[in-house]
Amino acid sequence: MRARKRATTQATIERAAVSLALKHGYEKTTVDMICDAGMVSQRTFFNYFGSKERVILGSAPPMPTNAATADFINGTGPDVLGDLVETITTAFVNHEPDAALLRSRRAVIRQTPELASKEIARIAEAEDQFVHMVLARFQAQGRNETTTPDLQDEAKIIVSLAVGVVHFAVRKWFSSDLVGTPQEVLRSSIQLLRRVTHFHPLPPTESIQ
Amino acid sequence: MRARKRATTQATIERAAVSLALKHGYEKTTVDMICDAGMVSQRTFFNYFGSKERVILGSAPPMPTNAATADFINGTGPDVLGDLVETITTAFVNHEPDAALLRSRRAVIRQTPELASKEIARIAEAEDQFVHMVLARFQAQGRNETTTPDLQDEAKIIVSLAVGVVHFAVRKWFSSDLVGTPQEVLRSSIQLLRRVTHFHPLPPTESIQ
DNA sequence: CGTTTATCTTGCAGTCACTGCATAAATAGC
DNA sequence: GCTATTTATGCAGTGACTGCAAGATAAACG
Repeated sequence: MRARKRATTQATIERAAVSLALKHGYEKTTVDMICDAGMVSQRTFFNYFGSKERVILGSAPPMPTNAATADFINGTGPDVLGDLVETITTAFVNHEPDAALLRSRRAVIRQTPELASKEIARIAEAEDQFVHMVLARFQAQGRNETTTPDLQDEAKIIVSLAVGVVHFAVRKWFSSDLVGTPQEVLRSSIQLLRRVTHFHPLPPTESIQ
Repeated sequence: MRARKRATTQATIERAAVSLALKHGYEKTTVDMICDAGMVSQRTFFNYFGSKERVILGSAPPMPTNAATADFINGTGPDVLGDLVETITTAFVNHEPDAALLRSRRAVIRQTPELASKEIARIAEAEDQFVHMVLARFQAQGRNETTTPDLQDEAKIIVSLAVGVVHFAVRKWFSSDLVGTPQEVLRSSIQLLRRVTHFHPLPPTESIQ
């Protein structure tokens, strides 16, 4: 019953903050204003969120679920990069249950360069974990560091690339003001990715002229 | 003669700041400490650098020179992504003339996650310009939006990928404490990139089994 | 129900980055 | 040497954020 109260106050503060930032802009919105609207003291605000940024960005870092991680690791397709992008983006998009709130968050973030870069940085923070995922998949496929000496680097670069594509997909989705499902944008992004990287799931004959 | 004085005071402040941050850590280093060591008032410090971050990161954003940009645009090779990575990374690395200072800057940045993400964000800030470069190259090669409707998206995703790889290359170079030349790291990174993306500059016969 | 105990909330004082404004110093041009 | 423009500084203030300690609230237990 205590947890319930915690959840409601948290939601109240978040809504107040996002709404105010949407109205006056992020930088013009002071923490005191948020506290007034959220009916808590400033100290309580910081107990909940720790910073003004986090109340807009959302507190939970967007990590894939355990099930999604396992699916990725056991995937046998040759397109590791595409699969990873899909896994990350799915987690990232499914992370806020309230669609209207999500839309407002995004609007604020898009109008505030500082927040936009922080969000990218947040995805990048999970890079180490993504590298582990890729290495696990390699291992599941029988590849290890004795056969490929720079396997670690290969995993790292795949993650770097994936973060780049996710960045692209998220930007594209939100630049169109959330038109279409995330899955559509994601699929077209991966298609584009394959075209750009000359990736061929099955060796095509027409590549020989 | 005025410009000379400006340059020396700027250099003095920068050295003081980096040295202090290296000794006490970035967060424990206050602006007042830097001002004392740099023999300027706090107000002057902010006139020069505008923020505590920028005195560590270096004030100039790492953009390719005009010549390098032209070289990229007129490049005819099929590997747009590799060429772009090379262009960006070269600009990024050649940007600080003082090698010792650069090394110290990097050490501080590596120890301070906040600075590390800001630096990535700074590269990403130039994304629009990179997109223009890629589009210009496409145009030089006779591709335009009538032949490929989503050419703009293709350019954007190439830039996103390139930023990812640059991120990887920079991290790798500095994680080895600047062992080897940047070019070596860059070349091996691009090689890795090609392997990961299954990119083949010339259609190889062995891709057909 | 009352008491104890853990948790939550708040106020307060203080630190630090950063800004606007006004003034003083330095230098450039004449 | 005098004036105009740039540059340096002081000062007062704002806003984010922290540590601490005391008060309010709810849980747990007898």
